[in-house]
Amino acid sequence: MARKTGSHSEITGPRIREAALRLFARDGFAAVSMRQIAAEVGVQAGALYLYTPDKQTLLFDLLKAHMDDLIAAWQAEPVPATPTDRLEAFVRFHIRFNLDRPDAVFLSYMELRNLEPDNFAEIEALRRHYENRLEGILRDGQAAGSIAAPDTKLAALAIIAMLTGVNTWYREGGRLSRDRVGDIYWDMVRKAVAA
Amino acid sequence: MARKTGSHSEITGPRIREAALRLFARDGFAAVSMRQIAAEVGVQAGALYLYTPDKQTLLFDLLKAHMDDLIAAWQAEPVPATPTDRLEAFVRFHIRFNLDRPDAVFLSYMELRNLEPDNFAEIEALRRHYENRLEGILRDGQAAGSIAAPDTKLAALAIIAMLTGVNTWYREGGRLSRDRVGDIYWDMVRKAVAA
DNA sequence: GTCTATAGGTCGATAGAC
DNA sequence: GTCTATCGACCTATAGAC
Repeated sequence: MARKTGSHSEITGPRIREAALRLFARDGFAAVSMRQIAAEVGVQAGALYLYTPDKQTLLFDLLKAHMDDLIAAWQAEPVPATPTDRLEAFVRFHIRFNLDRPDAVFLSYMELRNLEPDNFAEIEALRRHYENRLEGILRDGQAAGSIAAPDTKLAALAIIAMLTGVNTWYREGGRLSRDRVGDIYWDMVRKAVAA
Repeated sequence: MARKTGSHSEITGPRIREAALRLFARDGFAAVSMRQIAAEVGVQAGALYLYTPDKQTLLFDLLKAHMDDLIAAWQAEPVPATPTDRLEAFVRFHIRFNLDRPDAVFLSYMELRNLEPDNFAEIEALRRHYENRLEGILRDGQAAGSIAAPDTKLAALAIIAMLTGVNTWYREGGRLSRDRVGDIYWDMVRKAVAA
């Protein structure tokens, strides 16, 4: 239990963030104490304040890092030639990316209300940026005649809500593989906005 | 500030539940104190315990009442003749019902994790019951040949996630009327599971 | 039915030793 | 870099007066 004396600055910071992510996702930001996070890492509560100015900043940094990862990962994906193929890539990317980091995804839509106004605005802007990437695909498809959505903004929100919902029920080793889930959702999305 | 002496038992109970619903939805169960709820109602914290045995039961009662309302309201809807018409009725019902009580809806998917295991299991069973009502419609349509879903269970979950998502962005007096939102979502759902 | 008072505990954050 | 100790505030829930 007792910590060995010594210097661990390079690894303690990341470990604090990992522990905070897991505990916030499991019990909720307000329900988790700094003492619990410290215990998980194996340090005393006071030591956390060498790595974060306060609990709020710890939450913000986790959400910010997740949104930056999400946007960078989508940016790094290859871009298929047609809007329909780009839409399929988006569907499969979103499911895969979210299933790979369920805690961060959960935190990002459960703990928004615990952000202070400025922090909230920054995360919201990133979320809207991501939604706009999808809406752009739908608009392109509409212009090309391959996609028909009654309202591209609502279609983008509806598709993202539907895809993110996978995280609430998917279990590794369950009835369906990830690829099969991707196939099923792509079938529904494709038809929902088919011309 | 000081309360007038007197008896108010018939109205204090409901007012406590209303205040708790609003505050839990706004700030989160763990972040709201019994003192805050009491202050909102205009009584002292100790008086709350005449109406609820503890904070956990207060949360459970709010979620249970919401799920019971939801299931009873859907049960009370007229039942159209064809599965496709029943699906349309479900889509419009779900959007309308949820937009009428955003706090209760928000609470019902944000605070599940703050329920103790037995309470959680009871709410989850009600949620599954509601999902199964939708899946039944999809199965009927599949059997009749008017609906084609690659997986009726996943289609039901996807549709509910998509519809519930409306609550996150809809604002009264905004760009779209409720009926128009219902039209747009029905268009997407209809096509998504079209035969 | 509501109040005041309080028991018994936890919290976030800081100070200062090592 | 981490620890121990602590401040001041707040928490849930209960006891007992009115």
